[in-house]
Amino acid sequence: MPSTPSDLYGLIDGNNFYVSCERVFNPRLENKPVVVLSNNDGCVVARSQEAKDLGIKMGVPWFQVRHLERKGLIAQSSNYALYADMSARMMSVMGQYSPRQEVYSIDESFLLFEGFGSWNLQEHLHRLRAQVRQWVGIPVCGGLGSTKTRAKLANRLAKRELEFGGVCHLESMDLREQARYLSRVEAGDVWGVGRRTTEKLAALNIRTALDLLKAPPDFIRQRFGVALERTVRELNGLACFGLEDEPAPRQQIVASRSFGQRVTELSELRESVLSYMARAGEKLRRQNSVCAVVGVFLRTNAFAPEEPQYHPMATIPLPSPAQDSFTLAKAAIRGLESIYRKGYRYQKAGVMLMELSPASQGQYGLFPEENGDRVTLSRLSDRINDRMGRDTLRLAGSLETGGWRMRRGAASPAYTTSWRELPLASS
DNA sequence: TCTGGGGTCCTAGGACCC
DNA sequence: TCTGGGGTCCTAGGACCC
Repeated sequence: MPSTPSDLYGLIDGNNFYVSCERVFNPRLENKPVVVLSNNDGCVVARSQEAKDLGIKMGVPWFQVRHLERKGLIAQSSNYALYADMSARMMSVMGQYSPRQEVYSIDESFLLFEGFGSWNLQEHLHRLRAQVRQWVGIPVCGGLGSTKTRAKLANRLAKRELEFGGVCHLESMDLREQARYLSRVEAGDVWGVGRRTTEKLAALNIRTALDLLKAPPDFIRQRFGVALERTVRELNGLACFGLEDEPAPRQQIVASRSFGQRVTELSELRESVLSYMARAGEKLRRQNSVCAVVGVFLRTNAFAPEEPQYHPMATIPLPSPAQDSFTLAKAAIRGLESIYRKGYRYQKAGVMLMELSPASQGQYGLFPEENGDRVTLSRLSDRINDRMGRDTLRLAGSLETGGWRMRRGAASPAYTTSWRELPLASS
């Protein structure tokens, strides 16, 4: 539900989150240009301020900036087990600062401040900031605004303009002051305005957040659609997006990876598909859904246009919605075998679980007791893997023999989630 | 040589129906 | 030959988010 006018949204997020997580356990990374790389050490997905200052852009392929190692650039492979755990700690501290929290992504939360009246929210967020820093070790910034879009904007200002000291309250400024700051933010930096829209807006001479705020909503709707119209209204203080405290279950679950090296053999593709399906099945059971359609896809390397290209997808409807890894894996393998062609160098494979519905509404098949055993076994396996570590139990066919596993050249240990990898303190 | 992964929503167009 | 109008559903593609 949209909030009443006096309600305020806060948006708090971690600065250079993945890099900050690495720095908590490896202080030698402080004050140095550091980047965190995507799977297979493919692209830059996080940058320290020093790395940004070197001109490294978000998302660039690592091989294009790798030469900067000579200038002191340090690269870490991504360590999602660590980031997810640090995120949970950070979110739980943030959640203590408002009764209403929406965890929006791995590194940011919206907080809704309803009925806080004359409470000094700016001070409030400064305290939050200090506490997250002290308890979790992650630097964060906060923005306050009358809508989510304005809170996002305020957060961006808090990051960029040093005079805010890490917290920016947009509604505490008079209109003239707001306009001054909004005219310094590019339209493309507004939440909901992507690359394509930025180009189209520029052609209409709408270049800054202030220009966009002043654009007539009807005109924007007609030229760009309802999504951008909402953004414009939100910029003007009309809340179009409410707080979503209760995350809706996913409508679709995807598990896919690029391979560490190109794959040509069906046997290796089978291993990879089984291992991705194990991941997808865990997610499905965690949200207690069942799946009616399984998808499998393959992809050759689109960056090598001289090679023959092939990117097929198979969708396999299940006889009745299922939740257990055995049924899902069988369908996926059948799909894989139907689309596999010899003679291609595959770069990536993936599975999709589609047409999900709550397990409680699931329809039972012809052999419910057999089905029930499989579900029980899958859930048991989830619990064991949860306790003993991922892949302690897995489907036999997913044992790896090939080189499809991803590369992670410089990964940090799972400091907080594995007893074997706890950091040691020496005096 | 080397280029991530996982989501959502909106829209346009076609098939189909009455 | 001439050939309405409106609704639904599905799909593919585009755009956006992190």
